[in-house]
Amino acid sequence: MKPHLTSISDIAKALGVSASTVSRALKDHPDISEATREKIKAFAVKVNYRPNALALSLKKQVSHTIGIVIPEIVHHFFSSIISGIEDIAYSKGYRVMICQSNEDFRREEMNVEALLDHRVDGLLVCTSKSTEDFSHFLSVYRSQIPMVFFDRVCKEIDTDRVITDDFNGARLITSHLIETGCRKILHLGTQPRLHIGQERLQGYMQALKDNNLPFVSELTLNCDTPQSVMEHKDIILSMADKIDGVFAVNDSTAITAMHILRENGYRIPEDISIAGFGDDPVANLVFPTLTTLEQQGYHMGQEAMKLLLERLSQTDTELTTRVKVFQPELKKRNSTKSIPAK
Amino acid sequence: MKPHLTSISDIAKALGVSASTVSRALKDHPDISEATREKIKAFAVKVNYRPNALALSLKKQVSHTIGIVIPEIVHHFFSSIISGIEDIAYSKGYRVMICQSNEDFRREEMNVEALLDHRVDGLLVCTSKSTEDFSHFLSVYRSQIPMVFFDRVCKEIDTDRVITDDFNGARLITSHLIETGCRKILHLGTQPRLHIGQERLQGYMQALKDNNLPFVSELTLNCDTPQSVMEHKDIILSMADKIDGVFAVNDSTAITAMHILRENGYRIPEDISIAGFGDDPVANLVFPTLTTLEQQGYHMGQEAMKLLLERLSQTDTELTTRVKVFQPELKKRNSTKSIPAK
DNA sequence: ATGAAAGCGCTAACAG
DNA sequence: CTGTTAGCGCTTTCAT
Repeated sequence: MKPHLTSISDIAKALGVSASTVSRALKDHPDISEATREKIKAFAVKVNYRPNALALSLKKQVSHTIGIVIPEIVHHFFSSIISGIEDIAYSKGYRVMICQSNEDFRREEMNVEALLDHRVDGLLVCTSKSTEDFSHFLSVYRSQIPMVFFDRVCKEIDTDRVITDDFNGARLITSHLIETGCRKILHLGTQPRLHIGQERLQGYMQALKDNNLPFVSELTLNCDTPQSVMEHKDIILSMADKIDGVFAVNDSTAITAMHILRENGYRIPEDISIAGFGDDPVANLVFPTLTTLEQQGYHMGQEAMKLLLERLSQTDTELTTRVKVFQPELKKRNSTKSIPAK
Repeated sequence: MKPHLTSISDIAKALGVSASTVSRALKDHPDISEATREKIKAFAVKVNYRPNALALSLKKQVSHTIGIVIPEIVHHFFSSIISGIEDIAYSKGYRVMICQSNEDFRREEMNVEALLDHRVDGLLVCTSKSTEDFSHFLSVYRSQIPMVFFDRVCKEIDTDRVITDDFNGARLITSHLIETGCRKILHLGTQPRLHIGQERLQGYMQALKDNNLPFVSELTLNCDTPQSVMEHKDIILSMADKIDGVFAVNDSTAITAMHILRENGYRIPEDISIAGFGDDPVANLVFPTLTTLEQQGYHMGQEAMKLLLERLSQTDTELTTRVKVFQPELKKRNSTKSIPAK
């Protein structure tokens, strides 16, 4: 049984007027007489008339829909970004279509295609970890469809972007570890390819340098998920006696490392301090609570959407590329020691 | 600068053929000669032609898009449901539009409207906590648009639904607490209005009955979020000496309760055992790890989408209402004691 | 083997 | 103040 929703011409027929009269009456066009307007509106309410957004978009060549391409909504950082985007979008009458790439390049390509097929007015994207080829984004760019990158951006394309200052965040939290007495800090980082991971590694190295500590390459592991921590369990434990701190690129990795260390008799933070990145709500729920960096996902989402809205309202004037950098804030909790009084 | 994507008539013009020929060639209609077909296809690839999904939907009266209305994607249970839905949907060529109600009734109404405006072919919904009036869903039902409820359902409307056996889950885990020695179990539950919460409360009560333990109404608190636990902190601590177990309706509530008890010197599970519901990943990250019930969100999502697909492919035959009940599985971890050997 | 025309639901320029 | 018409992009009879 096909559902049939009432259309303007259904109303027109029922009331013995033309479709254009109905259309005008419904949007309070001044030409329509009070009487017919009321009659039409009343009838529309009665039959629960709802405009067909598809027809509208086709006609107006504007869908009032924006597409989001994001790795995985299960991560709090990403879902809070989405909330930020949505809140701004909704307040301006925009809908969002969310597509998850699941960190898969092929799926990301398909997402972009599907979104374009649906004629979204603009795109908000965070690239997948596995994306090295950016031609699908380049073709969006060439089609003149406004696009804003957030968090994991594509530097090869000249678009607006909203990012975290990963370098300074990492430098800040590594300095905190050093300041509280750590000298041999293990860094659990991402694959070298990921830009964000590189920035965090550089920030870590910079903090060592700032404090005249040597960079020991054995003290960095390519390990950025709980699963990966479990796979590196033996290696990490074999190093545990030689380290006094751990800085992980994200909270779930930090927490998993914390667990295997605790299970093996290491006291946190007395023996080993632990720091994460992102301030996932779980950071407050673990024992001991995790020192980390707050990343302001919600505000980043809002900002990304605002940038996109400006592009959308921009008719012809060229806007220069804007880059918004968010400074992460240190959340000192109990997995690191107190700062010693002078 | 308005983006202009290539249309069929652009191709037709460029190649000196009619739009219908292009349309047919692109979908391998047998009438079209090999030569023109190749020519058209090659050109389409060259200009990166992509069909306009809006026009297609309008024409075919089918959008191949389904709408999801869900409280909040930040919760792991909900985002895993979405993943389940998406994986089935994508494999069948459907797109999804996700709308968050943020547990707000008004927003939920707007979500449903927006989805209908976009002419989704069907709806997958989990109602918000604050929804008491179901007329927006009733009107969907009357419009004959297929709809499947999951997790938090609307019993007043006769539709397919996918649910957790909340009663038996609660009974199971409460029995586990009793079996491991608990006699005075505090239940942190939802507001009486929420059906799911009621079922869990009933399951808790049934387990007490099964074991000839009295139901003490003071031992149930309306408290189902971490924030609410903090608000009830004093009350909970004032009861702590008189209880030996806690069963919370969800994991984050259980964990927060666990923290305030631990902070105040209670040992978990030696003094007080704790159990949650849902098996959020965080259950494995806290100390001690949390005993809880696995809820299979991913599979519930898959199942809900499958039910919807059957409705969508159903042309006229009446299908009877189907209800799929998932049995939650006990995940015994370290926040409850071991089952004593006989 | 190809084209012309109508129509999905809606709007807007143009008539009257 | 209201109706007619054309067209957004596409498909699909019906002609030829």
